[in-house]
Amino acid sequence: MSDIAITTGNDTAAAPSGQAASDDVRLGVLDFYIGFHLRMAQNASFRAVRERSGNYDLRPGSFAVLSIIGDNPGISPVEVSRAAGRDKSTLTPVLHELIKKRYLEKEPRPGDRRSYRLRLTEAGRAHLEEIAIHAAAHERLLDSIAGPRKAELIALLRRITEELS
Amino acid sequence: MSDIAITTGNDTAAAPSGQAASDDVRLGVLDFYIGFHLRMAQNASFRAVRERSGNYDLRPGSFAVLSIIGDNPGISPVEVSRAAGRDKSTLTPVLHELIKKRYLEKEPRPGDRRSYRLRLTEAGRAHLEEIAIHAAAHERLLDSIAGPRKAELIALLRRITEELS
DNA sequence: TATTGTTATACTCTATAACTATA
DNA sequence: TATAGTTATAGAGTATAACAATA
Repeated sequence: MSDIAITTGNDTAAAPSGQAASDDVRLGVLDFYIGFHLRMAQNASFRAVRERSGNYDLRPGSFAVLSIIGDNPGISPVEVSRAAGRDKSTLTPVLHELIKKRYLEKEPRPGDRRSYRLRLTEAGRAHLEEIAIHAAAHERLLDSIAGPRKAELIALLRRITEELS
Repeated sequence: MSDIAITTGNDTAAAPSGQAASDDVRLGVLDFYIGFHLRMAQNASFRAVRERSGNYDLRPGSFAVLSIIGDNPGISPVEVSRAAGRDKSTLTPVLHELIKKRYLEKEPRPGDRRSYRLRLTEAGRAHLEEIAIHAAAHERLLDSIAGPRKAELIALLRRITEELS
């Protein structure tokens, strides 16, 4: 079952999922690929978040950053980048923007002058609570789709993240 | 279980998954978010594919495009875009590059002069078979991570894609 | 009027490499 | 030497809007 025959013709592949993506297009081997469906689901989720929050300031990236900092006061930029699974260089502009907006403040880190400690400001906490409402609404939608299998889905996604890192 | 309390402080959230992302960083509510883990897993998978195929010409996007066209000879660009879950405008450069490389050929579509029919060339089929080997290797890795729950994982991801479209 | 494919433009997310200042 | 943060640069992926040709 995990060893999939690679066929590139259209005469052998079956389309097991009915209307998977379009009307009568055969997805062939892609329909058995976790990687493909992972990308499709993530794209759909991303689009849904953007549509929901066109006006609000909810982007998946900065929501995660604010949330992580809110849960870990005094955390350093590298630690945030590791928790969010991104390179540290990608965090610099995000943090600077959030600091400029007065959502974050930096404090010196005692004992290491290369680094600094991050903390939400009052405005940052209020902002996070506001965008968290929209994030939670999106999440409830995902919850209703996953139903009782949510825990299992998360466990599987977490394993993928861990094993591929 | 699906109704998650939104906390932005660090004194209430628990970290149920041990070393989820980094050493002792609390992920807080994010750790219960399907959307967050979806993004993390997709990023990790994307990275793994790129590392595996640094030399080969395997990109998730064009692999899916070639694969879909291989399974649906004569398909139109819009149909490909719908099957791949992308806007039609994003397909134009991909198709043109694949045509330029002689992996694809276009034929006139009888009865509709706005559109055309896409088909793999012999070289395109050979190329697809080659990159499919690497895609399949990556997929086997994902298979081994999902284990017996692969079918369920794919079903859940497919539902997310469908419901959010 | 609606659809197909194209073009122009732009944004997000991400990465690598090189740099500085510290450790 | 190694690490933290920054900067510069780049690339992949995606989207919207407007357009010409055709339906």
